[in-house]
Amino acid sequence: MESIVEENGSSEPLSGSNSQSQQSSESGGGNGPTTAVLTSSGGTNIVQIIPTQSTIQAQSVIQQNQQSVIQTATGNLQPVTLPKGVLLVSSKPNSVIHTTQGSLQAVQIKQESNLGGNVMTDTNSEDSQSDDDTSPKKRRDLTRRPSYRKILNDLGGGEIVLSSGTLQLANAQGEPPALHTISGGGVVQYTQGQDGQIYVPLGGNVQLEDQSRKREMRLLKNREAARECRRKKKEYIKCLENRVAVLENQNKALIEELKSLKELYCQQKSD
DNA sequence: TAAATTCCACGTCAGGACAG
DNA sequence: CTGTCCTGACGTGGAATTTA
Repeated sequence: MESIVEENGSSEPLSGSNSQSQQSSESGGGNGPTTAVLTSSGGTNIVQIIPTQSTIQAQSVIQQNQQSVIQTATGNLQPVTLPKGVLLVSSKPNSVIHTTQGSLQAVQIKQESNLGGNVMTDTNSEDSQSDDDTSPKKRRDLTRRPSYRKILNDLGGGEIVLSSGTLQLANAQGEPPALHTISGGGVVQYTQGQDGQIYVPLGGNVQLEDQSRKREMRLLKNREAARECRRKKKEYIKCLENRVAVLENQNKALIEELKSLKELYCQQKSD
């Protein structure tokens, strides 16, 4: 299991609405204390700390399986106060805060139980996915059936018009086809009464309406789910990019530290 | 400036994961 | 087993950018 804490001073708030913890992070409105977001899924926790009280330029990475580091971009580290009940990350107790000036400070890592369980894609699964290009999932492209949109377009679909003996989907110029108008296809048999009314066989009609409603609901939910999924994915990518930046900074700082230690050593040796 | 290209967000489908 | 959720893949349209 891997945990990441990310702090950034960027004014860009976390977009989106699915995660309650994220909403709590936004509720500071720029004047509250530093707030944090913990998201977890599978083996991964990703935390974004949004400094809303002062402009802390800090980025952090806390990883369970190794010594964790909090490193500021500017080199000076302000204590980060985490509001009660908001954070925290698992569980490596003896993590350190590392600044680019080389000072180290112990940091206590706690775990809050009621924060997990929302969002963030498991990095392991994503990694394995990218490694898994050869899987049979790659893919049903050629057998994939055409979308309803395409089918309807092929049918000339859009709005309902009457033609002899059928209700047919016709093309509405410039408008998206009404996919849900009639479920399951573009043609419905009907009869015309003496009063001029259109009668569709009752059983079929009810069934069609029910199917149509269910399909509409399913599509609506899936639409929202897809939107949410994209939002999370973007957020996750942003997290990874931040992490790269943090690790690069760390690397740079450690190289500098090594360099100065070497110099010190050579100096003492020559004395 | 119009055409071509790239980028981005969206809706939909399919299939896996998971809970009940 | 069934229903629901999540997410990769695909196709599409519109905005932004580049090119001739």
